[in-house]
Amino acid sequence: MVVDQLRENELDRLFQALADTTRRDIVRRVTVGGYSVSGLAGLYDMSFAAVQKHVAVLERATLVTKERRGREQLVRGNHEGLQKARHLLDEYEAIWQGRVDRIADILAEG
Amino acid sequence: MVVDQLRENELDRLFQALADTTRRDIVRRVTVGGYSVSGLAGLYDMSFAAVQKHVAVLERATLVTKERRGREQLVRGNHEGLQKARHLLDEYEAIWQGRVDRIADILAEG
DNA sequence: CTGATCTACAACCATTTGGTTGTACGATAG
DNA sequence: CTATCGTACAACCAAATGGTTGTAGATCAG
Repeated sequence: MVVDQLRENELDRLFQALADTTRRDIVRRVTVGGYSVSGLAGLYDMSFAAVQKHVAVLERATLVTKERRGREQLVRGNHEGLQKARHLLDEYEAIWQGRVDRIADILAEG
Repeated sequence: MVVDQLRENELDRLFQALADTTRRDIVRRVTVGGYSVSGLAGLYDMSFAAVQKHVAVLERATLVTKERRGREQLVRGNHEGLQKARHLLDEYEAIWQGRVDRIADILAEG
């Protein structure tokens, strides 16, 4: 149960990170190809610092990774984070379908 | 593009609603079987009003529906809301897989 | 070396969130 | 009818969010 708490906090961060239009857009873009933080900042009608914060939120949620590239910071999508969120929704779907055995499978995969 | 804004706000509400451990727990429970609001309130270490607010957030996000049942209010899971969230993550997964044609399919389903 | 660029981060602000208590009201049990 | 139960909602509060400006440190181009 103590371990679960960590997972719950992780899910809190994941879904919260996805609960913002700008951040979802960033996730889409950096999944297709890498962007520097300033490259991303140029796309939105807000300050560099604001975009920087959004990237930080996504990074904490493991939806994105940053990698130093000279004086730039390359932002790329992180598949693992997305999968965790998908996993939860799959679990809910299984519950909805009443497939208790399928739930057990999913939890075993976890 | 104007229409998209509505969809984005809807997704904001959906993911934000999922970004709370208590609310995710409520979703699980009411998907398996119906609960009254006070029935739910009994499960958590917080006030009735707090649980009532959580249910309201879930209802606004279309993850849950309420139905008057005498003097109680029956809360039940709403499959449609979950599917919308799943749909987005499927789209992201498709992007990640680089399956542009699959993305087109998913957007067409939308 | 110098200047421009990219990033980091602090401080601040308005709004939202997640919780509380308290009040009021409709429906039901006795 | 009356008391109780389930709900709704307002008012309040602390903390988090999403934005801003400003300052400062690296790194690169010339």
